[in-house]
Amino acid sequence: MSNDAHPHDLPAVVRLLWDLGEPSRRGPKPTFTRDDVVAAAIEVADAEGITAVSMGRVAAQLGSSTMALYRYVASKDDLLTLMSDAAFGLPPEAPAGAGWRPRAEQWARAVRDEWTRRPWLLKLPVTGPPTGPRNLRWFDACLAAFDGTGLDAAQRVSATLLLSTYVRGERHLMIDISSRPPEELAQTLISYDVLAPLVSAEQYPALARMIADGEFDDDFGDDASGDDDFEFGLTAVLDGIAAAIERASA
Amino acid sequence: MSNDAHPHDLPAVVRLLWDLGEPSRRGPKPTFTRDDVVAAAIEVADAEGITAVSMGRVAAQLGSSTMALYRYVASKDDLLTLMSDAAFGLPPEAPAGAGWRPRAEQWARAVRDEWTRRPWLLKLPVTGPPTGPRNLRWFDACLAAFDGTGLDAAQRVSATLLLSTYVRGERHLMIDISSRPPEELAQTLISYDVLAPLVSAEQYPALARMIADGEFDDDFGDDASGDDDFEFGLTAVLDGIAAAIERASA
DNA sequence: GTTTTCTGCGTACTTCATACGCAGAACGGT
DNA sequence: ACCGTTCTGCGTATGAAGTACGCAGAAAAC
Repeated sequence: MSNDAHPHDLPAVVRLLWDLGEPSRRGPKPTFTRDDVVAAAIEVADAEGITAVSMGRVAAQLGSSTMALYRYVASKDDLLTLMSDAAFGLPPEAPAGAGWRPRAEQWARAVRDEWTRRPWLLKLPVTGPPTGPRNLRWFDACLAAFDGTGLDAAQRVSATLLLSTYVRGERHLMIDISSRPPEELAQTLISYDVLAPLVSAEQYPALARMIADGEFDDDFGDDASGDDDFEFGLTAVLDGIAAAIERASA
Repeated sequence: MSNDAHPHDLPAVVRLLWDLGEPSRRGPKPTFTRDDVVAAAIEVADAEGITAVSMGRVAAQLGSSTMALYRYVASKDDLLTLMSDAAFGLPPEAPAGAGWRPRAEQWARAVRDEWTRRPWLLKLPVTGPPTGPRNLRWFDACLAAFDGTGLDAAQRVSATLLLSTYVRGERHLMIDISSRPPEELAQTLISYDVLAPLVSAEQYPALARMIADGEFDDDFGDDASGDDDFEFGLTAVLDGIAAAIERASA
């Protein structure tokens, strides 16, 4: 990785994510690295959730004091930003000789697995489109899937953002349901028929009719991992991209 | 609206959002209502952003003390949950005699306008699928658009969630860009060509090639409101739902 | 009229992020 | 080898925010 970039030319978030700071030349050798701090924070988030990630808790995990962390990261916000990139694994290799659709589908399932594996990633503040080393690996892999489809560059970026946006949004909605402990789940509505006394036919005609028809009976939406919904949405999104590709080839 | 529901049968979040608590029968008349508190909080969020919404700031806006708020809401989390429903307006009337696609498209644009109008809504924690009175009006309106399309009930819900997920995700990504002040925007990357020194062709082949080809030159992505991207995605999502409808009719 | 319930809100406690500054370690220059 | 400069670890302190607890007074029920 080239570090020949002029750091002052780049946005602060890029300098942060790509670790473009100057290494120190004097003084005691640091006990840890910034990556150590980020890894400790990720361990805490994995074990206890993102709300447990305080500077004190990360310091305890690392084996240092709270204030020592500020030698490695400028603020908690910066730490969260670094976590939002470092917590992603690498995208899978594209299957050899596969067309755009199986590649895009594999990519979508793989990135969904990342968010399922680390649901707290969905709760981190979004600071913009992907710019970190890991996020860009995923971005690049999806862009590559659309190479040779006839979509121009802007459309390939749009298709990538569409697919990513869909999967993230679906995980964002579903993960708070499937990641809750069972006693808490009962307090989250996953079947609308219990709303029957509240939703009048006048104000909620379609919903009231579906409830009256028994469409939300016991097995509707019981698929707590959201797999059926995900498949419907994924097929629709890929069908939509296929339509855009057809138009681009005409 | 019927309040004959047995409140103890319903999840806590439904009881909260539908205001199923018992009204008080003794003691001084309260100076405000819960809706007053929520409205004050929304005013603060509109004027100063969601991070300014503290219990103290809301109390100041309302004209009461901080601790008095706890007579109306149990916690700040409950206040945020109430805001997440109350801040939505009503969905537009469907155009008379229109087919599913223009109705769904109008709905998508309208809900996008809601999130554009109140971008802080996107930063509120998501507690599950829509269950509040206002959110369900939007949910119902979109479900209604898919009536008569041949999609079964589960598919109509999936299509609605797909459309909503897409629009929300697109706004979630784009809003942090378009809502920033100009001096902050320069610190957010909206053109990838500045990453050229960082993204090696070995690790980011598709991205490096696009940068080398000048695909991210000055006017790429300058559409800060994301309108072009939004149109691509909306067309693709609706094309995908159209394909699902065709399969359902076969 | 008394008892019970309710409202407004002050005080205090807890948690968390981080500014500031000190002591000691380590490197560069002389 | 010594001195000055830079750096690391971290203790202390400050401020902000959420909210538990409890008191005084108001109002309804009995």
